[in-house]
Amino acid sequence: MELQLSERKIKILQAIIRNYLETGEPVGSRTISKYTDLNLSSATIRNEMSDLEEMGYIVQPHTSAGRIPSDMGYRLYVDTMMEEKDRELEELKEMMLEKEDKMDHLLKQVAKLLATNTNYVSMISAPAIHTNKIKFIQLSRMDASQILAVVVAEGNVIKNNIIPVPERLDDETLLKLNILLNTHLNGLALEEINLGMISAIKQQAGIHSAIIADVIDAIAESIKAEEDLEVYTSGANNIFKYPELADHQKASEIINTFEESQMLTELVQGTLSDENSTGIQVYIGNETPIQAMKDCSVVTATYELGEGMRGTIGIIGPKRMDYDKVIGALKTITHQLDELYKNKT
Amino acid sequence: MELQLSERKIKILQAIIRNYLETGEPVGSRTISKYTDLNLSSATIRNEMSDLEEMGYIVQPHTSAGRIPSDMGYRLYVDTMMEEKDRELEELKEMMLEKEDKMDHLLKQVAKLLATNTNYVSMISAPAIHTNKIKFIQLSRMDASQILAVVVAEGNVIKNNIIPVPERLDDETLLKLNILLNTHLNGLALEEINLGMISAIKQQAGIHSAIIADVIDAIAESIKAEEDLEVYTSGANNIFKYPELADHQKASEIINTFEESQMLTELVQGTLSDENSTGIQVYIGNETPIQAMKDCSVVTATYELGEGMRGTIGIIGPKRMDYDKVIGALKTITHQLDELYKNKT
DNA sequence: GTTAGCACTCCATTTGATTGAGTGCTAATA
DNA sequence: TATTAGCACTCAATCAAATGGAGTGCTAAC
Repeated sequence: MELQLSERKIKILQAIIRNYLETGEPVGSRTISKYTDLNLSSATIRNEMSDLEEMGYIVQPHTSAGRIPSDMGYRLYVDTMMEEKDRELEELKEMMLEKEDKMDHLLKQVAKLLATNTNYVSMISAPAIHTNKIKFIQLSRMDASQILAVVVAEGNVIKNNIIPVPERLDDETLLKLNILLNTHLNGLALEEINLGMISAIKQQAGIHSAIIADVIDAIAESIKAEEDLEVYTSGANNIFKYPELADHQKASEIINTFEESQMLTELVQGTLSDENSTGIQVYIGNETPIQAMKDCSVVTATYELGEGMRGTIGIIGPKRMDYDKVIGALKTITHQLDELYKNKT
Repeated sequence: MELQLSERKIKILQAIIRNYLETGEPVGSRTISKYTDLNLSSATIRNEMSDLEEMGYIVQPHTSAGRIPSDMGYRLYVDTMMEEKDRELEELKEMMLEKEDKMDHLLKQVAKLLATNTNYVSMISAPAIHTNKIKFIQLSRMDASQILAVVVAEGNVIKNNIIPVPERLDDETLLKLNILLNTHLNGLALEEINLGMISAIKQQAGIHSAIIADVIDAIAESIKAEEDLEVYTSGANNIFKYPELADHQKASEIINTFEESQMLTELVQGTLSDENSTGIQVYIGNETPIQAMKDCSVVTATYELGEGMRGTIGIIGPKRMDYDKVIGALKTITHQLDELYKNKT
C-alpha cells in the first residue's frame, strides 16, 4: 500500500491546520467538508483524514474526537504550505525611533512590543560582542590601589572593569600603558588577540607587564561574561491564553525556563550558528532542545546591528501558533533593527 | 457587648493561623480542640471562634466551612504573636562568598537563593545610587565626534555615557576638563550638585562650557535612568505551589506584574522611604499598593551596602506564607550582604 | 463556664444519564 | 472506481441527583 500526498490531501491537511490554529479544538470531518471549496462530503473527508493519520500528519487525541496536526504536520505546513502575510506591525518604526540609548532598554522594549503584538511570549538576546572589534581602551586611576579599565567595542558596547594594582601608578605610566594597549589592540576582534601579541605588549610594558596581564585578563573576562548571553523574555503571562499550555505543571515549567535564561541561550546559540537563507528558524514541539517546551513551538530570527554584531529574537507559543503572522512579525522587526542601526551611525 | 481578646482567644487564633499556614485549608473547631494543649472541646472552641469572627480576625469562606485568618488576623499575628526562627540559610554565606564582581549577577543570585530556599517568589532591587557620592569622573576621546564619560560612584558603581561633540577635542583640553570636573564634583552626592556649582565650572571651562553642560546633563541622566530602579525577581513559578494563587486569572496577573518591574518599584520605594526599627515591612493582602497582589503578602527588607547605598529585597507569597521563616531569611540575607560588603573593601 | 449531642448547611465527590461530535464501516449511487 | 448516504458505535463533556463528610450553631445537661 503506497500512500501518496495527493493535491486534495494537501488541501485537506491545510484546512485542518488552519482551522486548528484558530480554534485550538480538534477539527472533524464535517467542519472540513463545509470549509473547503472542494465540495466533498464528510464521509470522503473522513477517508482522506484516515489516510493522513496513517501517514503521520495528523493525530486523534482520542477515539471519536476530531484530528489535530502532529509535529510532522506542522513541519510540512511551515516548510511548504504557508502564505506569508507581512501585516501591520509598522507601528514598530515609530516606537523604535524614540531614541533609546541604552541597549538593554531597547531590547526589552522590542521584546515587549513583539509580545503584545503577537500574544505569544517573546525573547531577545543581546547582540554578541565577541565577533566584534575593539574600538578603544582606557585605563584610569581610581585611587592608589585600583585602576579602572574601560573597553569600548564597535557598536558602542562598553565594558568596565576595576583592576587592583599593587602600587600606585603615576600619570605618565598610565598614559604609556594606554597608548600601548590602544596601538596594539584597537581594531582587533576579541578572538584575534593571541598569545604572541600579548607577550609583545608585555615586553614593551617593561616593569609593568604584570598589570598588562591583569588588564587583558580583565578584558577577556568581561567578554567571556558576555558570552553566556543575556536573554530577555516578555509576555510570559500570554501562555495562559492557550489552554494547552496553561495547566499548572506545564506553565510552571515554562515560566521556570524563562527565568533560567541559560536554557534559552542554547536555543539562541543554535540559531546564531545554524545559518540558513532567511535567518529564520522554526522549532516545533520536540524539535526544541528544551524539554520543558515540548508542547511549544519556537520561531527565532537573527538580527544584525551592522559589523557582525548579531543577536537572536524569538517567539514562543503553542504549537498551533499563527506561523505566518509570527514569521512576518519577526521579519519586520529584524528589518527595523537594521534600519535603526543605520540611522544611528 | 464588649468583646475582649482573652489569653485563650489569642492561643486559639494562633493555632488557627499556624494550622492554616501549613495546610492551606480552612481549619475547623475539632482540629483546634485536638491540636492545642488547652484541652477544650470543639464546642467551646466553636464559641470562641464565633467571637473571633465577630471581632474580625477570622472569616468563614462559606457556611459550614472552617475558618481562615482575615488580613486583620494575619496582621495581629505578624505584629505580636510570631516567634522568630533564625533557621538554616547559613549556606548563604558560602554561596555569596564566591566572589561575584558584577553587581547584577550577585543580586540575581541572591534572589534565586532566596526563592529556592523559601519556595516563594523573591525580588531584589539594585541599590540606589542617587544618595551616593561621586568618586571619580573620566572623560576620554573615542573619536573625532564622540567622547566617553565614565562616572564612578562610591560602591564602585560605574556609569558610562557617550557624548557627541561638535569638534575634535585635543588631549590638553580633555585633561583640563577632567581636572576641572574632578576637583569640583568629587565627593559630592548627586543631589548636591546645584546650579551655582555648574555655572562656576562652566565659567572656568571657557570656550568649552557647552561640553560641560553636556557632560553634566549626561551624568544627571545616567543617574536618573537608575532612578526607575531595576528590580529582579526569581522563582515566579513557585506561585503554582499555592492553589489559592495558581488559577489562570491570578497567576497571569501576578506574573505580569513581575515583568512590569516598575510596579514593583512602587513597593520598593515604599520600603526605602518608610523607615522602621528593623527595616522589615510586611504587607498583607490589600495592604500592598499593587492590585494584582491582593491575594498575596509581601515582606520586604532594606539592605545596605555601606555608605548609604540601599536597596530592597523582598518575598512575595500567599497570605498564608510562613512569616517567621521569611522574616528570618530576610534578616540573614541582609546581614550577609552587609558582611560581604565589609569583606570586599 | 464547659460540654455532649443533634439538626442543619453546604461543599466536594461520586454516580448515572444524556447529549453531541465524530469516526468507521457498509451498501448504494454515479 | 470514486463518492456519498446512512447507521452503529465510541467517547468526552455536561448536567442532575445522590451521597458523604466536615463544620457550625444551638440547646440542654453537667
